[in-house]
Amino acid sequence: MKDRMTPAGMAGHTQRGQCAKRMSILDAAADVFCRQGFAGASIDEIAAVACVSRQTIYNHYREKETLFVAVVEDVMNRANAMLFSVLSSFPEKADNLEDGLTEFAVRLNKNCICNHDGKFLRKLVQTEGERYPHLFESWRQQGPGKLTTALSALLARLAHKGVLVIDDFDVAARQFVALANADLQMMTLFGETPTDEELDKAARNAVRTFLKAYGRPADKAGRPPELAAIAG
Amino acid sequence: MKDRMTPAGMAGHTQRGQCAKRMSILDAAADVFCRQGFAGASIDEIAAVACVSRQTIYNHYREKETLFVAVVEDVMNRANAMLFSVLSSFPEKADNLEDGLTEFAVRLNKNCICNHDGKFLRKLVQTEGERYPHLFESWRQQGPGKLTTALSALLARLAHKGVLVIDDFDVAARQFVALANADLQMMTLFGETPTDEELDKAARNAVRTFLKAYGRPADKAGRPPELAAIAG
DNA sequence: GACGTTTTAGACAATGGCGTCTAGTTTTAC
DNA sequence: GTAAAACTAGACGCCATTGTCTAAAACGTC
Repeated sequence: MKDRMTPAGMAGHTQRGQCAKRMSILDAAADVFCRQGFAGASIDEIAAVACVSRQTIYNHYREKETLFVAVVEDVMNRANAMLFSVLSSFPEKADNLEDGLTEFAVRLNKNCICNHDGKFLRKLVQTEGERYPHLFESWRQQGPGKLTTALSALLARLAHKGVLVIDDFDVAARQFVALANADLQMMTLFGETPTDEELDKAARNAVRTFLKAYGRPADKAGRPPELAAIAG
Repeated sequence: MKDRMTPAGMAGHTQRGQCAKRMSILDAAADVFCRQGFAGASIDEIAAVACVSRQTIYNHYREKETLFVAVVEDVMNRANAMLFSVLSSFPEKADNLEDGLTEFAVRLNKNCICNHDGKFLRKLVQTEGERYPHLFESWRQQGPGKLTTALSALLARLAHKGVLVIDDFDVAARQFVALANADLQMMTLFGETPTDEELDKAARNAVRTFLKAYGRPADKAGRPPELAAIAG
């Protein structure tokens, strides 16, 4: 149903257990919980979507709540791995900064924020956040928290190189993310998935504004910031 | 329970009906629907919160769904009136633009986005959006849609005066809103309400960045943009 | 103070979901 | 090939909820 590739599951997270059925259940449950919310989701529907008998679900998860928690943890693990991967692709090179940041923003939106898992988590956090505070506090830390922290550090390095001029790195990081989402927020809220073209346009708008605000201004000779930085 | 002032209700929206009880029911239902979602909310709980018998609810609203729709429409009416009022306070004067925009951003966050009604609507849109597409399409248009359109026009006027330098007004409008929310998004998502101090700081960060990107640059004499604009 | 309307409290049937149980079947492992 | 484990289908009790109904009480108005 989803995009779960190998039956062996991913790296070494939680319990990957008796693969096939278990994964099928997790995916189906994620789907149904996301559409109907915790209260609205019925075990029978999850079983039907997973092509599994109800008893099998209860064999793996003691009760509805156990399943719910497992689903959220599973999706969070995938999302964290993805976020790590995307953060690793942050452009280090100062030359062609605009293109580098734009592609980074595209990847961030496409794989972490507008993608299935990202929408799932945000939706569930908002829906059931009060009921499971600890689960969602950990989401907050590992998701948006980690993103801001990491991005802040990455921006600081660029600022240190002299490519960017930033007074408050945390604020700049949050603003980068906010700008990157500005044009897509509404689509994402409604469950629509942006096309590659829309992703690119949104990222370009965001980075242009971000660099107008934080980019190193052209020096007196009128050289663009990258060259000016290289020239010292 | 909420902040509904006069028993006569607001201006001339929908049916304000047999005031007292009806409003009490609407407020209670909004509260419970927001916390539990449509499926999780029980009529009995709503009745208890409203200090009303269950039958009274059924006297006013044929069934649960009717009540839900009425609640959403009621909140949307309040929110629209508030948005209109906030938009009317957009700073027209070019002098002290930074302060003017900052105060505007504070009002926008405080009264339209981070407030009770704003959070309620965003949450319900995300939770039950698929079930009631028409209701939430109208939210999209009257809420974020109207905000972007109006803000875009207001920014265009400032640009026309030469105070701002903007190529795409719609994009700039969305970015303004996104920046204004950047620091508060996470709190709002979790139901916390920002303090006045936090509101002010967030708005100040947002406007500073917005003006760095779109503000008219100081002229050769080094005069700040406002004076430069006046001096022609 | 009497009448019509509104509200109340609670009983009520019907529905549907959760979680358990059982008996039979399939799959896996050795 | 056989034994153990996992899975299936369906029945079952239990409980919460919806929406209806009724008889009594409160309310407001004339």
